[in-house]
Amino acid sequence: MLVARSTAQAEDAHVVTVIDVARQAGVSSATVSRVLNGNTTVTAEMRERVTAAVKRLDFRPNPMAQGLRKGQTNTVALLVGDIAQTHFAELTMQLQAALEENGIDLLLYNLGHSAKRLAEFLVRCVSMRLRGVVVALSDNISRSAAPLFTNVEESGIRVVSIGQDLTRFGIPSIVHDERAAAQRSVSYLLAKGHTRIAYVGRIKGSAVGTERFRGYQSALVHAGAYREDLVWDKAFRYAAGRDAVTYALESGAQFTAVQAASDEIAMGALAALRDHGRSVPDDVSIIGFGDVQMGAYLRPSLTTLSSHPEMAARHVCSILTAGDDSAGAIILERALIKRESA
Amino acid sequence: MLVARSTAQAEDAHVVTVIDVARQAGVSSATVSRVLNGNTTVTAEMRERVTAAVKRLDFRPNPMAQGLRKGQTNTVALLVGDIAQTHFAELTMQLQAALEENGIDLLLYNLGHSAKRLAEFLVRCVSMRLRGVVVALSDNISRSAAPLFTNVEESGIRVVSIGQDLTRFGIPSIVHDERAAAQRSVSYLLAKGHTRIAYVGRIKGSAVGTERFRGYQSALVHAGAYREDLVWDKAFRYAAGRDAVTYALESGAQFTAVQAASDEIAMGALAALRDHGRSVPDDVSIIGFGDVQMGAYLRPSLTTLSSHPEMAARHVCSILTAGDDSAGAIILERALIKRESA
DNA sequence: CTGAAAGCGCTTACAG
DNA sequence: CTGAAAGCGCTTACAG
Repeated sequence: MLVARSTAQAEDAHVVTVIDVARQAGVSSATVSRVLNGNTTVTAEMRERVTAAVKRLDFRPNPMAQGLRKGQTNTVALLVGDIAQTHFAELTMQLQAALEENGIDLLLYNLGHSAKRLAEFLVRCVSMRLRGVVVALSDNISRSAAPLFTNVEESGIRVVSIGQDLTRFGIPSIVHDERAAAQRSVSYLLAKGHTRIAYVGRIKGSAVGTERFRGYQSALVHAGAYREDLVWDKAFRYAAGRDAVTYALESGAQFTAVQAASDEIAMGALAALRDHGRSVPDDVSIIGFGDVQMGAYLRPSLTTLSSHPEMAARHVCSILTAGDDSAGAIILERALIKRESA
Repeated sequence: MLVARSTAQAEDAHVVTVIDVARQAGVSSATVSRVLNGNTTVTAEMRERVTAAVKRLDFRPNPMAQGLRKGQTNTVALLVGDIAQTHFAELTMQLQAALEENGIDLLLYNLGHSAKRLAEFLVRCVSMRLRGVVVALSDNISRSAAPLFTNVEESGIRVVSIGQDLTRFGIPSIVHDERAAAQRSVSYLLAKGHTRIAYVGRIKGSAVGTERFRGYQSALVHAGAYREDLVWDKAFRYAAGRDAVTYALESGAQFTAVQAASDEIAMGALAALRDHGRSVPDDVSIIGFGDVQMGAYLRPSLTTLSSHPEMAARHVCSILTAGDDSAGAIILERALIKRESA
């Protein structure tokens, strides 16, 4: 029994091009291109013939050829601080989904908080003819990056920031109101009678973190309860919370509440408190930042400030796709999510 | 006072091409291309002149033009199950880093466990002329995807799987030995005297999860302690652990240990146990899977099975870059990391 | 060893 | 409204 092997595409993997489609439809490749690009100046009949041929041949235009000719790709680069951190991962997920809905591909660059890599990418990306670059960085960005951003934008690549306000560079930014959020949670703590409220996880190099800290600080200064010695700078992520609180506890610091700069830091702080026999929230109340999923499953569950990555991603996406080129800031509010820890 | 505005590139943003470099160096564009591509048949002098011109003009080749001409880009697509899950995020981070070292860009597609989207991408990607696609999926992959994979590979795109064994599709795979890992941890529990060991978070649609479950199962069957009623299928991520354990507890199930299908599930289980006044590990021992950072900061800290994303990423990267086209499996072992929870 | 020319697969002025 | 031709920016046979 003989069975025909399906060699057709296997043999040569002949890729079908506009030329093939044109031949099949009996038109020129220009016409094919026109219907592909939704150009209106095409007869209904031509359109139909082309559409049919495209379908029959299962034609898919080569994005590189398109990009080269049009001078622009359909891909956006995401520069992210640290994708291993949950909130960045969630943001990445949402952005990818939103872009995909618009037929845009996502190139991912995990910058790992390196200013050098940011600079390098900024010069490199112009030759890539990207559709846009979205910057999701919490780190301070030096004024010296300004010409790099300008250069990118002048090359026709749209830049959008998410998470950090970069409007001073002329970059439209979608941000949370970190300061108001921190004030909100500190006020809550104050209202509950706390007067010794520590801040754990201030990171000098973090622009976003600094905003949060300022909100904390101003709320406490306003209440006459700000104390420099209750502000702890330490390391990174979970370990930051654990180490700072451990150190504070062991050096006899007095405090009844802690505002953490992130949920991860809060989790680390919780562990340290627990390790030292302090009960949360009975001995110490604790509030996180960002409402990462995990917080709801901690015990005690974590009071925190909400986050809106999906909404942020939608905004980014519409700025990228719309002709809108205002360089303003869109500000999202963080709500206080009350759970057991405070 | 007049200040010259730096209009030079602002005006036209004239992009420099090989032609410009060739002119500057006094050679042909072919020669420029040759030195750029490390072609050896070039005089030292030519090479120097070109290099100098490249430097002076700060020339960067247009990747689209290169890709179009060479018939291959320098980018790899990562198809990931759910980047919001920490272990996928860590894997993504490691892979991006490893690829970047090799000058390869990473396109990210978060599949969200959709077989349909996998299929769609697999047909779409051949026109993209990718350098490769890496599949990081825990979901079962239907046999019907075989021709799609074949088609991709025949188009010259290299496919590599990470996390799931896809060698049956002829795809080289870097995997952890899930079965042995689960056996290892169950044996540990058995050795400690547990006889009623539950499994929480079996997900029927997960190929990787099934491997883990089988390891658990065979270890228990071997010990004569396997009980169908102690295997709980439920939902997803944290909630899976919490809901399954809550249900078990409330329906009076008897067990003294639980093996979770992931650290997240373990965390959810921990919360449920806590909510029901059970102490871990005194009343119930619990072991996670994957050693996500968070586990070390839980209280009690989480006993779990290790994971090796960096190593896996390196392997993927070398398969992608090397000419090596064996389609075998590379197997990584998971070690039992003993912490407080078991 | 080097250059002139062709061509990757599209799209877009330019004619008609 | 449609087609022939040029060209996006590279690389690679092909001559010499």
